[in-house]
Amino acid sequence: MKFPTPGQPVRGSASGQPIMALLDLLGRNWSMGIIWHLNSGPNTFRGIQAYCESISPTTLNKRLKELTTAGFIQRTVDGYSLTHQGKELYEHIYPLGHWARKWAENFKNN
Amino acid sequence: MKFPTPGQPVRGSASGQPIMALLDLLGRNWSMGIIWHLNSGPNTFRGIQAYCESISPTTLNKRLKELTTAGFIQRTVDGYSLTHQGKELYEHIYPLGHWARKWAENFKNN
DNA sequence: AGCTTTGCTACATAAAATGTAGCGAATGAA
DNA sequence: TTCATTCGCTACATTTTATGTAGCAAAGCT
Repeated sequence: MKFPTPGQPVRGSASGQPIMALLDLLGRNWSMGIIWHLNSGPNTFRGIQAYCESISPTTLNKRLKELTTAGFIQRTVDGYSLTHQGKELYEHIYPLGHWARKWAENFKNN
Repeated sequence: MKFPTPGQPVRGSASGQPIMALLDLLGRNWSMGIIWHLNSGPNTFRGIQAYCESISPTTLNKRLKELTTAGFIQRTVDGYSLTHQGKELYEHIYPLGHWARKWAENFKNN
């Protein structure tokens, strides 16, 4: 599998900084959505697929592998779940949730 | 242009929550990288293009339009720059920068 | 033993990104 | 005022990524 080793990003993202490798990974379709969802508890392949309404099994499988390789999620008997690192990452994505509502409101009023 | 109205996501993302519309937008190639970069000050089309090494002018143009429509960036005489909202958004992306370094370290040691 | 659900793979189609070329407008030097 | 650069794009062909549908093997009911 071709996963971006931090510090050696795949698509030639700027300066090769870790942040760019992370943004590259998170900037793929559904990456953040999956992490967001898994924070509410372990879930199955089909469960995640149902949550991310229009994701295809092909892509879901790919994303799950990438996120696993990156150390954000893992597979247990319960299905897929966030690792310790995954939870830490979620903590940093979480504030966007609140803020997104404000943003959406502003957006409507323009 | 087809931009995801918050609450009415484009690609059928889950539950139609604002967060999902936001994640969908930010989850496009280079979206966060552009915001990250613009935080260091206004910049030109070619400047952003140089920073995001492998972005094509086609995609850059598209992202800039989307981010402008979403209210995160604007065009002034200085080129493109973050709006107030864009700066707020950056504040929420920023913590990822520190954390990304830790993550990259962990990753190496596995 | 049958029936359903689950986690995936195969494969064809559609959408998104890249890469290269180049145009018209603005900028700067001679 | 000319000439060469640079700049912000656009066009368009190619490649990459995602979708959509079908279906299979394994596991779990009943």
